[in-house]
Amino acid sequence: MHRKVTSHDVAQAAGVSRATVSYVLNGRSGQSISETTRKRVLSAAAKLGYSPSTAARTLRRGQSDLVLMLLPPEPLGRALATLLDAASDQVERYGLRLIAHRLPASGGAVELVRSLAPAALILTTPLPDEEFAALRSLEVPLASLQQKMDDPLGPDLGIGALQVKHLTGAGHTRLGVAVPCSPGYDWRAQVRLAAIEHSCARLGLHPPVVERIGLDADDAAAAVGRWTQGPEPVTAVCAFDDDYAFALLSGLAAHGMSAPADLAVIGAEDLPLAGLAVPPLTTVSVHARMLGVLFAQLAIAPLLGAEADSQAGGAQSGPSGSAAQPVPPVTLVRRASA
Amino acid sequence: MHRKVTSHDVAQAAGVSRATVSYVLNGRSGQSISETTRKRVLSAAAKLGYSPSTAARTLRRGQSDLVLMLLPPEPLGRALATLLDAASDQVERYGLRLIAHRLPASGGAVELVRSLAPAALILTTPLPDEEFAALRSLEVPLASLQQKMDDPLGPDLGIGALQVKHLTGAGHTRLGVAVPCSPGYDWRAQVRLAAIEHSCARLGLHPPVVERIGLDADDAAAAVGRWTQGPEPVTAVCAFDDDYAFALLSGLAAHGMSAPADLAVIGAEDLPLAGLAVPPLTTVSVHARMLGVLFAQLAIAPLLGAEADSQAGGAQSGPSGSAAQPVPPVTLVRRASA
DNA sequence: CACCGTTACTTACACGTGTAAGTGAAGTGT
DNA sequence: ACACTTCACTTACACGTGTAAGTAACGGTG
Repeated sequence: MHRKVTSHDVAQAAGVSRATVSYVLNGRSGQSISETTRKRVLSAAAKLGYSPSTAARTLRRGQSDLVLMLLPPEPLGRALATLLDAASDQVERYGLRLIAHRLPASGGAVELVRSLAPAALILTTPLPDEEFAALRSLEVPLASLQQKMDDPLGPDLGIGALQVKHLTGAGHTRLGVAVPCSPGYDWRAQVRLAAIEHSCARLGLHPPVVERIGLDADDAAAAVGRWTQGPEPVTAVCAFDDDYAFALLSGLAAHGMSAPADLAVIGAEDLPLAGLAVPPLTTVSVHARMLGVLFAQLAIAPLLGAEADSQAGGAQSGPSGSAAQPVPPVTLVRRASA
Repeated sequence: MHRKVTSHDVAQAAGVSRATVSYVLNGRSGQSISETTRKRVLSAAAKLGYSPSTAARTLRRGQSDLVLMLLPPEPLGRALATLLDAASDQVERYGLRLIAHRLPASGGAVELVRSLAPAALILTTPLPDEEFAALRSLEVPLASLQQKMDDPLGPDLGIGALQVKHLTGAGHTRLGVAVPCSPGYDWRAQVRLAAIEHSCARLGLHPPVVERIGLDADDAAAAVGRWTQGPEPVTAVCAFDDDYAFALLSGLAAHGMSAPADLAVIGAEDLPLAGLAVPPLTTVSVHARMLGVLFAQLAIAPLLGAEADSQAGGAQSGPSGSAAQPVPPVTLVRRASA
């Protein structure tokens, strides 16, 4: 079997020089190539099954045609999986390829990016400030979720804010938060919790009562017990996730209680199952598909119109600077549980 | 800012030749390098923040240090997400990097692999036979889920088989199957369905009654109606997924029925929520983490011991040939719904 | 002193590609 | 008939790396 098919082989088969092959296959304008040889080269390439070496091309051009998506060091939830899917679609629409890499906890992100030389970068997880700065200095187009507390666009922050807004709007003043006890989700729990505490503080509420639980009814029931007993009981809970909201509903049932009468429960992610819960789960939906497209767009925009505002470079999460926010990345789904 | 730091820069900074730098950094045995220059090179590299260009290295060595994981053209479910996570861990343990790429429906897999030149390949989705053959001919170490009907190791096939086995073991003879109606999951539904039909045929049962449903109670209720009415009603259903099993439970409730009395329901994937359903969901658990490790191991094994059996090359799903199967990739989780 | 082996490097080439610069040959204008 | 442009290519270099082959110095034998 032919070990490798190079452009040299194609050139030889077509009876032309290697440069001609390159010109034909890259459709370089400004070069004149007769129609007959063009056809000849094209058919030779097809017959040999030639595909150019990414390595060599990257080496030559200093930049690959890959868009690198950096994932948090945890199993992907539905939201991120959908985001990946959508971003993949969008990126391919422009002839680029999206590859995903789970960021190791050790954090060699900069090294990876420098050595892979991707055309653009999509960052779906916050990074330590210094590492983020190092990434930006590589001057790779970047769309990131590096979330600041005053940035209303980070989905994780938006979720927390929306949860609190809905619950307080319904009259609740003592809030609880259920976050996973399993490590791996800790940074995300941290962000979510920070957003919720921020919102509570802004509204002059008491800080939320945090419970760390596993995904089972016993844990949830115990947490429910701690929330609802005591002199000033919690009356509503923000769950980390629809999964955890489900667990809380089970926990309530174990006490003979139910939502929202005894304890309002609001989830996050709007799983397909959310509507099937009893009671149907009020939750915050993440427009993961839209976010994926948006991120991809932001990341590759500088590649398309290099004349536009290449100095703007990396875009922070969302069309920063544009006053009118067209579509929010998260929305409330009002059902029955809160 | 330094646009690129090459080994040439490091060499210059350390006052040695570029080759020496390469020898030092790659720890090439058989070359003698004095301790003093070694230190000097190392510190120079660290000071300049040098990291070698993957492109150049790949070009030179003819093979990159990336392990490519090809994903099906659909949003990742929990099982695949976990598998990705586990495989990523395992691969990094050997100094390699795992990157994932969603396979486009158009199917340029071969081209991608040839141009990326990955060190190994993990295929989590079946491919058309011709494309699979083309992939194998590239002689890249490969761990695949290319499932044949007589291969008991493919998780999707194993799930179907186990579902049928459990239900028939409980005395059911008329089986139903619930698969997604949304496209995107169609190939997987196809595989799952094939496994179930195969099992039924082997046991001499009537072919299963297939219903395509969406993830809502109405669809599920309608399907439940069609299954349970008629002269020879279905008494047990294999769901595509725990999600769909949940939907079926809701559909049953809409009829005032419940599992397993009126209709036994068995799921797949063993979501964390499965135990929280009413009744708790009997399901088939996929050991995604273990599969991820196994796949990674299979894929990179030929890279480690090149002397062992490099001719064996691509491994089919599972340690093919080894008689004793140590751990099955799927197991039954017996709860209450079936 | 000639010979050889070891140490500590350096020089030189190859990997496959993109593209600027060069080269004949043919055509066009004056 | 000569310059000058256009066409249709080809030659040559650069990208950054790994590594085989070469080399100079040095120390120890015979």
